[in-house]
Parts: sequence; structure tokens; C-alpha cells
Amino acid sequence: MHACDACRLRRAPLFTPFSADDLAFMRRFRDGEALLPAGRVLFHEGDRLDTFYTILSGQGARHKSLPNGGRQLVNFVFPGDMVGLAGSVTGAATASLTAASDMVLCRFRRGRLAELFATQPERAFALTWIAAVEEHFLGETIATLGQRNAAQRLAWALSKVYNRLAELGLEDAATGVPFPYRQADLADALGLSLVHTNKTLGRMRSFVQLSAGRLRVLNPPGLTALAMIEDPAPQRRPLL
Amino acid sequence: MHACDACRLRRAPLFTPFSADDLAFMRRFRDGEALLPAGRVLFHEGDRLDTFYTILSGQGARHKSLPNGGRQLVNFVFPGDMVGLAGSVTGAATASLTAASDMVLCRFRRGRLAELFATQPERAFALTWIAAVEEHFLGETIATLGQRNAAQRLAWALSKVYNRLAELGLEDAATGVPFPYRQADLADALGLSLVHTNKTLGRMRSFVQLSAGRLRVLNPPGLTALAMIEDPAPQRRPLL
DNA sequence: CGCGGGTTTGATCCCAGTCAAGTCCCGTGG
DNA sequence: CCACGGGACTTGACTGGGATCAAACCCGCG
Repeated sequence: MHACDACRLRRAPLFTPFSADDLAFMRRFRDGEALLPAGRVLFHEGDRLDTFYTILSGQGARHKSLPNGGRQLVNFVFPGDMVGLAGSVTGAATASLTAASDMVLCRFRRGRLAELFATQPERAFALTWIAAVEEHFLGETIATLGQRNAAQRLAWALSKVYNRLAELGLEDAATGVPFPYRQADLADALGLSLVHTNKTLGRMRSFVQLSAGRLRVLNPPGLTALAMIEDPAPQRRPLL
Repeated sequence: MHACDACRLRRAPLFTPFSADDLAFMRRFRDGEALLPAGRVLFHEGDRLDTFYTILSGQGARHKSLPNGGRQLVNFVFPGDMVGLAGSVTGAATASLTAASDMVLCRFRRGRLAELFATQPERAFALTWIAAVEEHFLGETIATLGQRNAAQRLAWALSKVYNRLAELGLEDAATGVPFPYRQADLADALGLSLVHTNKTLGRMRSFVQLSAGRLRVLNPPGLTALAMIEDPAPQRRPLL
């Protein structure tokens, strides 16, 4: 089961690294660049969006707030991701976007979407593709929040982030990958309390280290250890 | 905050009830109809999909299985929903689809997607719209699983389902709306155990009843009671 | 040097998971 | 007609993972 072909989807067209063709197209189509310093929010959940973006560099997070004061990170975003597309399509942003590190974004005008769909069916299809991939990842997140315990959630999140950044070529053998998020962000992403997140991370410290804005995983034992935590062997259910 | 415009999105084009125009279009574009008896699965997570569907009648659920044996419902699906679109776009279904009641589906061939994008930019845009709306709801689910307790999750899910079915005109003043799911399905959708789901439902039984495949909510007090459980007044945080 | 944000750690409590019966209901077959 | 069995729903007792409260600690910074 779970012959998860979709897990290779990140290599799909329009994901980073952008092809020369993509970049040329973006240059023609884009509206400008946006700089977003760490900690700043680009737009809020519910905002009317007239623009959407792809991330050129930096990292951030999409998050929602609940009426009772809780905050939930929906996902982390990395260079090559699109943000605000759903908001542009439907008229209201589905989540806020906050920068975790300084970010550079490539801005597009919502109004040109119609033109894109009318004149560039392939590109339009690529947008739908992106939305579909997004959906796949959100589904995985739902499964994780619903079914896994704290250690499994952390293992899942950390290895996903690590692998994504490694694919982007941001891995450094000695120091790992950039990780500008705080433990509180991880907690809000995984539906855990800050305290429990910290304690659970403490128990994994022998093979994952989080410090100075970097995430380091002892390779290869670290990654396989994460995988084993994430998906423990099926419980041997008594035969009777 | 949370001036959630997107919550009105269900009234978007291509959602039920279908316009005459939509129906005419579907007739030309579709590949046939599929009948899916209750309990049968239409496709599995990871399947290569050459078709996608809109639901004409009946209800079902999309769900994923974890390697450790857990099951997570990703969402419930209703008449007017599209299913399998993401799977068709990316090549692998992101979740399995199982019928909870007998379903009738309108089938489309994946191969004609390219034709659609090339010749019907508006329809293509509508597909992207649907994907965007989907994303919005998955984000809400993530927030619920991450931040709310059992009673709040149930209140959220039940009122969402109730309202959706009411919008579809399937509400009956006396008996409520059709609800072919079992409590175990609710539990798997909300990341709760069956036992705890049952006990929590028991505590709400004065204004929501679940029986004989129907969901009944005492109106209007029931719905407002649900809303209050779902979003309790913000905790008055001590001013110091 | 004091301050504030982020990280650790310990103590306590409770929500929700697990185990274990038991009930209700319906369909099947003797 | 009733015995039987299996599936969904209930209910009680027990347990534990993770929330909450509280207090340090560890910086970099004005």
C-alpha cells in the first residue's frame, strides 16, 4: 500500500529549480519583486488578495488563527513554492503568511490570471498541478495530526523539511539545513504544546539538533531513525 | 479577524446545484456514469487514475491509511463535489474514496483535461477554483485537528456537514439530513478514538441526534449550541 | 547590567486512549 | 418461531500522553 508516487511530485515542472524557460516566462509575467523581512506578515487570512507570489528565497509559514486564540501553522513554505494562489483565485486568502527568515518573492497580479488561462493552457495546467500537489501534502498533514503521537509528528515534520531543503540544494554536510523557525512554530504546526515539543525534541537530540537557526540530522542513521519513529512497525495484533 | 469570505465559496460556479449550462457541458464532456454501492471503494490512495468524477448523488469519504494501521478520513464528500481530480492531474490518487451510501458519479476521462484547458479556459479556471476551495477546507480541518478538543471537533464537523447538506436541499425539518457514516468514521475523521467520540456525542445528545443514518439538529438552539462549543468565548486571559 | 525572547526542566493534572463488557438490532438459518 | 452471530453503539474502569503551571537558564542587545 501507499506506493506513494506523489511523493516524487516535488520534481514537477514549475518547482524549483526553475528552468530557464520558466524564468524567462516569469520575467514577462511578473509584476515585481517583494522583500519581506523576517517576522513580517505578507497578508492575513481572509484578506482580499490582488497578487500572488512565488518564493525566490527565504522561508516562512502559512497559518490560521482560531477565534479562541489558538494558532495553527498550515505548512512551512520554501523557495519555489507558490503562495496566495488560492487566495487570488477565490478572492480571500485561506491563511496568513509570515516570514520566518528574510524572504524575496516574485509577485504576480491576480488580474493576469485570466490572460494566463486564455493564452497559456500549459502554464494554467501547471498551476492546477501545483494546487493538486498542495492538496496532497495537506492530506498528509491531516493524517499526521489525526493519527500520530508527538514523537512521530516531529519525526515526520523534521524529515520532510530536511529533505525538501536538501532537494533545493540548501544542505550543508556540516551544519545541516537552514531552519529559521522557533520551537513554538513547530508546536503550532503539529498541534502540540511548546513544552511537550521541547521535551520530545530533547529525547531525539542524539540524532537531530536544532540550534542557531539550523536543523542538523546525523546522517544516515539520523534520517533512518526519524523514519522509524515516524512509521513504527505495525503493532503485532494478538492473533486472537 | 477571520472575516472569512471563503466560507461563502460553496456558492461558487460549478458547485451544485449545477446550472443548465453546466449540465449541458457535462453531458458533452463526460465519459459515462458510475454506480458505487455503499461500502465499495472507487479507488485507492496511490492508484493511477485515468478518470475523475463529480458526485451526482450519495455520500462518501476520502481517507488515507498509515503504515502503522491507522486510518484518517480526509473529508466527507457530497453531491456536487469533484473527486479524483488531484489524482488525475498528478497521476496518483492522494486518498482512497469509499462510498458511505449508494453513490452515482459522473465520470470524466483524464485525457480530456488537456483539451479542456486548451479550449475552455473558463472551465479550466473553474477547476482551479475548486482545487483552491478544497485547499481552504483542508486548512480548516488541520486547524481543527491541531487546536480543538473532542467536543469542539465534533461540533465543527457536525455543523459543517449539516449546513452543507442543508444547502444542497437535503434537509428535512423533521428528520434532519442524511448521514450514512458510522461513529467510527467520525472518529477517524477527527483523530479521536471511537469510544471517546461516542461518549462526547452522548453529552450532546440533547441537541444533536445521530440515528438511522440521519443527523438531526434541534433548530435553532442546536446549531447555535454547536457554534458555541466549536468556538468558545476567548479565554479571558488574566490582565497580568 | 538589566531586560526580553527563546529554550529547558520539573511537578501536577486531566483529556482522551485503551481494555473490557454489555446492549440493541437485524439478517440468516435451523 | 427462535437461536445464533455479527455489526454498530454504549458504558464503566483504568491508564497515560500531553497540557498546564511555574521557574530557571541562556543568550544577544540596548
